[in-house]
This record gives sequence, C-alpha cells and structure tokens, in this order.
Amino acid sequence: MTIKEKIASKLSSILEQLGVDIPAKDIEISSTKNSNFGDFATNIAMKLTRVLHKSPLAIADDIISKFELDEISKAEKAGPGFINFYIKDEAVQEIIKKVIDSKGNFGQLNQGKGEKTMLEYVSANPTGALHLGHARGAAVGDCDARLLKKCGYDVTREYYINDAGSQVYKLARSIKARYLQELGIEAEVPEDGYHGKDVVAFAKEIVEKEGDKYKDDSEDNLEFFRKKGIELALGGIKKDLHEFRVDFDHFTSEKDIRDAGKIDRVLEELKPYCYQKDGATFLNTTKDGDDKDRVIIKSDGSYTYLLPDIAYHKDKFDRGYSWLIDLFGADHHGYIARIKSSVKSLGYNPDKLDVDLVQMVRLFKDGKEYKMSKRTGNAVSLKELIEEVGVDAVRFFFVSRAASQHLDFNLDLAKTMGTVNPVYYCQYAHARLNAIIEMGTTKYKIDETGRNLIDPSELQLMKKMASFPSVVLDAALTLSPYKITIYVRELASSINEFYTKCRVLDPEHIELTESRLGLCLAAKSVLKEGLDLIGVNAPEHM
RNA sequence: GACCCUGUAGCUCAGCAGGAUAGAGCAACAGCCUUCUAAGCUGUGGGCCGAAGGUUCGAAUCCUUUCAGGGUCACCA
Repeated sequence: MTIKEKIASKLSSILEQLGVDIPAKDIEISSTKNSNFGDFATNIAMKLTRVLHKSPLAIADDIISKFELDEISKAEKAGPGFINFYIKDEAVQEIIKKVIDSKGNFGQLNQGKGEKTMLEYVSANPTGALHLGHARGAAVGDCDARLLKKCGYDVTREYYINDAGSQVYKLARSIKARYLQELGIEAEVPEDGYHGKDVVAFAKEIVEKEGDKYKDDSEDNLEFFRKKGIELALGGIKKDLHEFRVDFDHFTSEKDIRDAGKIDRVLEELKPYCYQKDGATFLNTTKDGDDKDRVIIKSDGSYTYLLPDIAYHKDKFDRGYSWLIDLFGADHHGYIARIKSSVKSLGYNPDKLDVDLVQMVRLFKDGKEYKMSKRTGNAVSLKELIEEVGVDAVRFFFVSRAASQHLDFNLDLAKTMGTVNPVYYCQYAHARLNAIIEMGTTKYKIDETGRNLIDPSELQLMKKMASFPSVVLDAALTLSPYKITIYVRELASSINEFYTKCRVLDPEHIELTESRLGLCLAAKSVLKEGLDLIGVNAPEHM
C-alpha cells in the first residue's frame, strides 16, 4: 500500500464517523506542486460542503482532529479548505531499501496481469529506406512497448508488411529500370515510381549477383524484381531499426494473409454489411459513424488496401491478442473510423482496438523548412539522422513530445545540441553517481536504511524516486513516453542538486558517507530504469 | 465544406478527469571550481494561458462562439 492509499483509507474511515460514506478510492489525494503545501493534499473538505452543510474549513478541522498515521508528521488545513499532509523523514528514507531490493525493477508493475497485447507500429511500405517520419513512429512505438511491458502487459511488437499492393509493383518497375540502366540499356524510372538513390543501390546489387539474366521484359522477371525489392528494402529497414534499438517480435506479410485465404473468409463474414454500386463492392461503415461507406473491392476486381487490413486485424484477434494498438502516421486519421467499424462488424469489441496517431515531423535545415518526399528521393533517412545526431539524442528528442503534437526537428540545432541537449544532462547525472559509487565502494560499506539522510536535497531526491512507479503507470496507460522524458529530466535535476549540496565521500563522517552511498546507488538505479524505458543508454562514464 | 492537431515567458514546450502564488528548459543578466565529473549548481528579470461569452464557491483546464497556424479528407497505401 502506498502512502497515498493509506491516507485515503484513513480519511474514508474518519468520514464514516462523520456520517459520510465515501470509498477510499474516490478520495482524491494529489501530490503537491509546491513544497509549501506539504507532500500530499486533499480537497475532500471542499467537496463535502454541500453534503455536510458546513464551511470547508470547519470540515477540515473535524477531519484533522481525528487524523493520525504513522508515516505522516502533520496534517494541516490550508487556503480555501485543503488539507495538507507532511511525510515523516523516516517514511521517505525507506525508499532506499525498496529500490535496492528491487534490483533494477523498482518500476515493475503488474497492472496488465499478462494481458496479450499487440502493438503494431512503423509498418512502412518496403519500398525504400525509412525516413524522419517513420523514425518518430519507431521511437514512440518502441517506448510504448517498453512501458506496457513494465506494467505487466505481454506485448508483441509487430510490423505489417504491405507486400502485395500497387506500391510494391511501382518499386519493382523502378528497380527494373535502374537495373537496365546499370546494364547500359536505356530505360526510364516510371513517373510515379521511386526515384531515390536506395533504388539505384538495389539495382547495382542485383547486377553484381545476378548479371543480366533478368533483362528481358516478362511477368516472371517483374515478379523477381518485386520479391527482390521487398527483400532488399525490408532488410535495410530492419538493419536501420536495429541500429536505432528498435526490434520487432514478429512480421506479418500482407501477401501471406491473402495467400492463406483469409480475405475470402472475411468477405464472407462481412457480406451482411456489403453492397454493390457502380461495379464496386462497398462496406457499410457509416453505420458506426464513418463519413461515407468504403470501397473494399474496386470495379476492376482488385482489393483496396482496406480489405486485407481488415483481414489482418481479424487475424490479430484470432491469434489470441485481446488488446490491439495501432500506431500510425497522422495522415491515416480517416482510417480509424473505418477499421473500427469493420472490426465491430466482424463481431469483435472495437474498444479493444486503439489507434494512436503520431503527428507530423517537420524538418528545418539552414533555418527553413525542408520539404521531403520519399518518392522523389530527397527524404532524410533514419540512417543519416542517426549518423549525424546519434541514437540517444534522436530517440530522446522524438519521444520528448506527446505523439499527438506536431514536432519540428531542427537539424542544425540537433547537430550542435551537445551541451544543450537534455539527454546529456540525464546521462551526466548517471555517470556522476557512478563515479562516486566506484570510488566509495572501495573504502566504505553501503547503508540501505537511509538513516541520516535529512538534507532538503536528499529528501527531495528520495521523494522523486518514490514517485517513479506512478509516473510509469500513467505514461503506460496513456501511451505517453514523453512523460518519462520529463520525469528523467527532473530526477537528473534532483540528483545534480544533491550532488552539489551534499559531499558524499567524507572520511570524517563514515556513517553519513555510507547512507549517502546507499542513496547514490538507489538513485542511479532508478535513473537507469527511466532511461531504459525510452531506450537511451545510461553510461557509467562520460 | 467536414474532420484531426495546435495557440501558455523572447524561443521550445509542461500543466488541461476544475482547485491554493500558472511551471520547466533554452536565451538574457549576476554569482559559485585547492575537495566525489562545472556536460554542473544558486539567484534575478520576464505572463491579460489567442479573443469573447457561459457553467461554477473556484476556469489555462469544461461548454459555445470566434480569430490564427499546421494537417487529412481516393475505386492510393
């Protein structure tokens, strides 16, 4: 039971004596923003004015006169009727042992109780290298997965490969053109094809390995370029993602879904909601609030992207996942209503499918916006970004804003970020603690009781550490890794403050030194856990 | 036209299941290294929370209207 819960439960029983029945979980206990108002506060006295027909201050007096709790040194009324609670130093100090005993898993929770959860993200078409926009989705999705795991969800990270739609044929024709050019045969990349330099590299590789045996114009050869193109593009994508510390548990191919006959089955099930118009098959999605019904089979008989996607989502549920999360670029926002409607029509609970959108990244270079287009080949790739800025900084930056917020990536600033970048600030705090620990443990023992730690900077640091699990839970349930970046920044700040105010290694005061070493060890551990959640390294030395 | 995101300090943003004096970082200014990493710490200045109404004991937070910016609205994916 946390201290907050203990306070709530105590308040609940006091209120019962006053003739009001409110369960502990409905009593709001907030952490105060300002230490002048104690550590925790409740507004319950103000809420009950109408019930008890008394002024909030009088109600607060009644409650305070009966309030007593081991961990709380005092409760006092304040302002318009708040009750502020002050934690005893001894209760704060207990955090050291808790953290050290957890062996690096202080924030580990069991909220999810092993619920099988699937997080689908990136899922970029295998038609070339990943660019800036994908990179943000990759960073956010990866952190979401880390957060959910931390909270006890059984998370699978999945990448859906669009390897059967028209885009991959455009890629095939583009590679083929480059391939022919490579062989000295005149050919032109289709107007709507892919003009990036990665496609040229693919063609070169094919020439090196296969020579000219695919130079003839045939269906078989085009199929070869399609397959080879996906293989090369996906290989590159996986490599870049791995470099970015983003690894998937499972890849699902659209083509496999089609070949397994799963689309026909879905079509059969959706029949009651389908109708023919202008030679195409429409799915009724307006029944669930979509703007208009959606075409699933075009008048030429081919599928729109939606139909295999529906089959894919059904497949996810059928594989035993009870919670599905899709992370898409903001340009897919029209997609939410139609996929949710489809899922509902298939008999699944649409509330167990969450579609989160990652807003656009705008790139600024040389002081002005740099317009990107993957097709024309002037996109900034993830790989280039990592090379220029570094994995830690890129990850931290992409995750430091809510996914629903637009993000301006200033490349000039990012490159010169050195001392300005918060990621170094956090890592520095970690390395500093480590330096003390390395030096200290050769001469001193470590005291885990936290006794002697009463400096304001020490108490503040321990309180900050204690709030970690609740921050993790909040960040996970709202899929908001940016909350971890804020927390980590604050924790590092508390550490640096402690560092400057409190000398740790002091032969004159052995006992205090040992207590402070315990604090360093615990603080370092929590900071590392926080950094791990956003996939940023916690260096021992800098 | 419909829908999504956003207007908070000079800049980038937190805060938005209503609560006490609206917070950080950067930038500006003033201090702090004979002692564990100064990539650090301390202090100062800086705000009609886009605007107007409404709900409330109480609004940056909720509702309506309005202004401004970004984005999406395919038988593309």
